[in-house]
Amino acid sequence: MLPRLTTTPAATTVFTMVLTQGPVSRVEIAKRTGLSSAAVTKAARPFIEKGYLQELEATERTAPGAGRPASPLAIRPDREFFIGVKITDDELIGVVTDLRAQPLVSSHRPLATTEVDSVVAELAELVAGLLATDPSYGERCHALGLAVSGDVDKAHGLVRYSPFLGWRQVPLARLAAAATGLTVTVENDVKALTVAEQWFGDGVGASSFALVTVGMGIGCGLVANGRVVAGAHGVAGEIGHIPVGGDEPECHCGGRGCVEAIAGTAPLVAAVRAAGAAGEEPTFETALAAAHAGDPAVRAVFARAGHAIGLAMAAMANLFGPERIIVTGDVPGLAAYDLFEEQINRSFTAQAFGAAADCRLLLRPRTFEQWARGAAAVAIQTLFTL
Amino acid sequence: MLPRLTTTPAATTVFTMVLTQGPVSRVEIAKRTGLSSAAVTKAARPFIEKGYLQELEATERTAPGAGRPASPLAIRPDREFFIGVKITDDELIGVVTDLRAQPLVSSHRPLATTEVDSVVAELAELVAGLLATDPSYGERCHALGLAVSGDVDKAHGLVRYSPFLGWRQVPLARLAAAATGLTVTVENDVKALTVAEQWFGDGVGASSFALVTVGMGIGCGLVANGRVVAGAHGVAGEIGHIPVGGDEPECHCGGRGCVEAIAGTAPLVAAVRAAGAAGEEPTFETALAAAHAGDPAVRAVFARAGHAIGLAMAAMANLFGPERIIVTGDVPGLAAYDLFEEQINRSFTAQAFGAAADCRLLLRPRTFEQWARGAAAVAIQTLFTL
DNA sequence: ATTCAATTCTTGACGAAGTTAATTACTGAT
DNA sequence: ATCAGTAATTAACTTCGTCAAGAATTGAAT
Repeated sequence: MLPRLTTTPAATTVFTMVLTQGPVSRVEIAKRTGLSSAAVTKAARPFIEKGYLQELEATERTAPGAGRPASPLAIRPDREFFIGVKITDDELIGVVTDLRAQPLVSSHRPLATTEVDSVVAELAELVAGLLATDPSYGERCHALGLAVSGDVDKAHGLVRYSPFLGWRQVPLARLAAAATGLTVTVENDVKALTVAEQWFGDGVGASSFALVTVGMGIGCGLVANGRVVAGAHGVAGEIGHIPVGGDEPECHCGGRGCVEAIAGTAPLVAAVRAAGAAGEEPTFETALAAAHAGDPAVRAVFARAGHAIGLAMAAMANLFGPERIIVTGDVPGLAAYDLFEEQINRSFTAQAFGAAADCRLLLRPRTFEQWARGAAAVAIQTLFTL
Repeated sequence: MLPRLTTTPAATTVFTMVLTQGPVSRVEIAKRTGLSSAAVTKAARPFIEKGYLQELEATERTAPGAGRPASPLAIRPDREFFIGVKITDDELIGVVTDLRAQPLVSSHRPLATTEVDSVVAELAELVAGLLATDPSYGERCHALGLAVSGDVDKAHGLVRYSPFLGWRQVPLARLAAAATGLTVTVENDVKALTVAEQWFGDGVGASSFALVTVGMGIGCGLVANGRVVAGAHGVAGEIGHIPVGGDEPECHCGGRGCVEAIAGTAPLVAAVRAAGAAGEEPTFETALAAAHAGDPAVRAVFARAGHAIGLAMAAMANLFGPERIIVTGDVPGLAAYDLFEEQINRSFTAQAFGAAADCRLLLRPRTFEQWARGAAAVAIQTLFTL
C-alpha cells in the first residue's frame, strides 16, 4: 500500500493540475484554482520532497519578461509506475505506465478459459512478467488497474455482471490483490478509457465531454461537470442501443432499430452477405477490402452504418450537450473508420439540434493497449483523488 | 440583497439537508453527511437564531426510545418568501412560494407582445401585485426566479437565445432586478423544473434522475452526480430531437424522425387530420375528445406518439442510466397523457437495455404554476448554495 | 425513588488548512 | 547601480471542524 499523499483538497487540486495540465508555475495554479499562492507553495512541498514533482531547470523555463521568472512545477513521471490490464474473453492486454499513464511496455497473454481463478492466475503471471522487464518497476509500482466490459462496482472492486466473460458478482479486486500483492482498482472498460481521456487525453480541460467507441459494438463514456456519469443500475453509455433504425433490424438486446444492430461488426457483415458482395462467405476483413476496393454495394452498407452512428451521436449530443466528442475504436472499428467518417459527420451535423452541432468532433484512433492504459489511468486517478 | 447565510460547506450541507429531507435530528444529519455532531450544532445555530430553522416541540417528536430524545431540526417555511415567474410567449405565470418552494398564491398576466421592455414592465406589475397579497411577502421576499425556454446563461442572468420569445442576448436578470428591486436569477424552464424536483419533489435523495416533459414539445432535464447537466453550447435535454422515427417525418429543427415531429402537439394534430378523423379541421382538443370517445384511427395516432416517446426515453435511459425518470407535462400534454401512457411504458420497457429497465418511472402531472414554482426553486437553490 | 445505561446535544480546547501581508528572490530596463 | 515588476516564501492570524468531556433527558433495572 502506498501512503496517500493527497490528504487535503488543496493538495489534490494542485497535484492533479500539475499532473494533467503539464508544467505550471505556482502563481498560475493559484490563479486557475482560486487558491492563494501561499497555499500552493505549501501544498506542493511534500510532493517535491517525495519526488513526485520537481521544479523545472532554468533552461527549460518559458518566455522571459520583467520580474522574477517562474519555476514551473512538473511531474516526475518515473516516480511511480502503474499497471493497467484490459481483460477480454480471450486475452489479457497489459501495460506498465508512468505517472502520466504513458505506456512503457506492453504484454499480451491469451486466455484459454474465462473461468475466474484461471484468469486471475494468468493475470498474476502477466503482472509478474511486466514487473520483471525493469528493476525500477518492482520498486516503484504498487497499483494495478483492471478494465472489464460490463457492469462494474468500482467502489467495491466487484464485477457485478459481465456478459462477455460470463461473470457475476466476482470480487475481482480482492482476488487480484491477493494474487499480485498490489492495490487493485476495477472499472468498466469504456469508463476507464474515458478517465484516460479526461486526465491525460483529449478531455483535458473540458468539464463535459463524450467518448464514443466504434468497434464490435458501439459504446460511450460520458463526463458531466467534471465527473464520469456512472449510471444508477450499472447501465450507462449504451449509445449502441439507441433506436435510430426504425422497426427494422432486431437487436440481440431485444430491442429494435439499435445502432449496434446496424453498425456493429456482426450485423455489418450480415448486411454485406445479404447484398451478395465481398465473396461467398464474407468476413469483416473481406468486406473491408471490398469497400476499400470501391465495391458500391459494400460501401453502401458502410455508409448506412455511418449514418446510424452519426444519428446516435447527434441524439447523445442533443441530450447531453458535451463540449467535445472523442470518437475512437478498437482495432477492427479503427480500420473501417475512414469508411464511416464522412457519413458520421454528415448525419451528425444534420441531426444535431442548433448549437449542439458546434460540438467538436475529435477522431482518435486507439489501439488495444490504450484500453489497458485506461485501466492504469483509473488506478492513478483513484490514488490521487480524495 | 439578503445576506448570505451559507458561508461554509458545512452550513450549506446542514441547511440544505433540513430543507430538502424534512425534519432531521442533528445526530442523523451528522451520520448522513459525515460531519461531527458538534459541527452540526455549530452550523445550525445561526440558522436557528435568524429564524430559518427551528427545533420541533416535544409533542411533534418521533418514536421514543432509550436515551435523550432527539430534537429534530425543521425548516420555518414562512421565514422567507420567493417569487417564481414562468415567461411564455403570451403570458406570465407567477407564484409566491415559501422556503420549501410551495406555491402560496399565483397570478397570471397576458402578454400582448414579447418585446423585452414591455415584458419587463409587465413582470414588475405582476411582482408588485403578488407582493401586495400579503404584508409579510413585502417584508420577507427578496429574490425572484425567472424561467424562460431556450438557451439561458444562469451565471450571468442572460437569455442567450430564446426562439419562442425571439430574444437574443437579453440581460434579463439585470433588467428585472432594476424593475423590481429584487435579486433575480434566470434559468431555462426545464432546468428550473428539474431543480424543483431535485430539491423539493420526486428527485429528492436521488443522485441521478431525469425529468421528461411531454407537451407542445418534448423536453428533458438531467441530474447526474447530484448536479444539473448544463450542456456546453447551451443545448442539453433535447430529447425531443432524438431520431427514433426513421427517415419519415421532417422536423422543424431540420432533422428527420425526431420524437417531437411525431409526438409534438402540432404533428400529432396533423397526423389526425391526415387520417381524416376528429372532424373537418381537427384541433388538439377535438382529437383528444375523439380519442377518448374511442375513435381507433385517432387512438392509433396517439399510440404512435406514445411509442416514439417511450423509445426516446429508453434511449435516454440507456445512455444516461438515471435512477428515476419523472414524466410530466404542461396542460395539453397532461390531458393526453392517459392516451400515451400504456404505449410509453411498453416501448420504454422493450427498448431499455438490461438493467436500465429497472429505472423507476414516475408519472407526475404538473400545472403551469409548477413551472413558475421551478423558477422559485432555482432562486432558493442559488441563495443557499455556496 | 434511585441508580444506571443509552442516546442526544453542547461546550471548549485543540489542530489542520488556508488566508493575508510582509519579505525575500530574481529578472530586465533605465 | 538602482528600480520596477513578478514569483515564491515565510510567519502571524483566522476559520472551520474534530475530539473528548460533560450536560441533558429519557427508559429500564434495582
